[in-house]
Amino acid sequence: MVHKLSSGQEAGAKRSRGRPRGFDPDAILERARNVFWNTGYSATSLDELAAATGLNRPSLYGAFGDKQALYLAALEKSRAESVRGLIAALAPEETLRESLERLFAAAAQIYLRGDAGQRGCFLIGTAVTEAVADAEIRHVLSLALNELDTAFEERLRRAQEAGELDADADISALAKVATATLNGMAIRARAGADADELAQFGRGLVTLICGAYSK
Amino acid sequence: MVHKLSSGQEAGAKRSRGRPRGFDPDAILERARNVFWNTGYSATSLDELAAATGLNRPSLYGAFGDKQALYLAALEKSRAESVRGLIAALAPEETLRESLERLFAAAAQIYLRGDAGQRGCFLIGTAVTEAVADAEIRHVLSLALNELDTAFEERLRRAQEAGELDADADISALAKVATATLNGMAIRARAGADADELAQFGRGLVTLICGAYSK
DNA sequence: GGATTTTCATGCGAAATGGTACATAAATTA
DNA sequence: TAATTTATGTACCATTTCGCATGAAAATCC
Repeated sequence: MVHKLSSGQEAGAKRSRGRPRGFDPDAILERARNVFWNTGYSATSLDELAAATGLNRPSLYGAFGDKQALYLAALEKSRAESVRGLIAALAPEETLRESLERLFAAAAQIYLRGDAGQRGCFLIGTAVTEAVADAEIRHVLSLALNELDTAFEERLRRAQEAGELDADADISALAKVATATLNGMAIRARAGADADELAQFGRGLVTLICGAYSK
Repeated sequence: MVHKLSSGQEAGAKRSRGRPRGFDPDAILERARNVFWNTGYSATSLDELAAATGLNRPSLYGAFGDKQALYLAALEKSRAESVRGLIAALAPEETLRESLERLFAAAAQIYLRGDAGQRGCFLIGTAVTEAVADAEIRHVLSLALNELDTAFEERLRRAQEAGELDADADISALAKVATATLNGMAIRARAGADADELAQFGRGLVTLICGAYSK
């Protein structure tokens, strides 16, 4: 049989000794995450994961460990991407209103995607259910929420310093409401809400925040 | 063996023909729901449900149908209770601020309860994950969210008519943000947030809503 | 080229899972 | 009391699930 993918090691790192992997672990993780994203952790079987990734179970075990470890890798990837994405989206120098409008519109688009139906946010859609019984998952989820809060806080503080928000605005509370709005959109996407509803949702919050503390 | 519970039929309804049930279906449903609440639909086995309810599987099947039907019954019960509870909590004649403060404090208390760790809201904690793959669950979830929105809308409209909110306040948007705040609190409860954090969360939103449109 | 090392594929197996058949128990009706 | 009807409990079955053992394949090192 022919070797599918040379890829192997990136430039610089020297090859390991034995037979090289025939796949890119990160690409595999991406496909595995897509399966978890639709049906959650518990309802997803290793057979489904193997079918979707094109790997068989021993290869999955070799690369990631057991099902739990594979899920945690996908979860951690999602956390990192979400936080990084939010920080990036809030970075450009625009008005607060423009920033938030663009951000919520982008989030809505992501939440509405999905091969098996619109599926919201990976963290909210899959980790929340497992969080009660699994301390590791709970920890990653908690970390993610706090990081999102912090990212919003920093942006809001900048807006406050720029005079876009009043000096007495409760930045911490506004940030949490912003995070909750993302969460709410993710939930509603999974509940079947359409693009219009999500867009309206986001615009409503932007108006509330931007209108609240700036007369 | 002795018959555990006479209860049988409520006053008025005449007894059915054969051997009467030895349990109260609604009490059983309550216990089953508690199990689902902790671990979600997929990760909960019929053995666990049987152990927690004290019934064996054939009795569960006889009373509720298969696992899916049992879960749907628990879900529908939660939807009805949540909506009823919200409407009741918003009914008393207080100021809007008082109403919301009391409501969010009560919600936080519920979300922090749980025999196996704080577990948030049943709908958010268990139905959201299943909603992508299961149309019935998705429908109940969607219905619940819309009903919560409507309950908030009605209360906010009353506040508007009473002059507590400006005439140009976007009631529909505010209501969705209020629902999202409940959802956010439920998520954070599952993520391990403590009572203080949830209380702060609720107060922040109250201030935002009540401060936004009334100068 | 041969030894070593790591990956891949087939297939097994123990346990758990959802669901049910069947005999027994307990009530009602005649 | 006898017949009927419904509930209960034991035991079972087919399938799925996770995980791994084992040997073949493909690379590097000497």
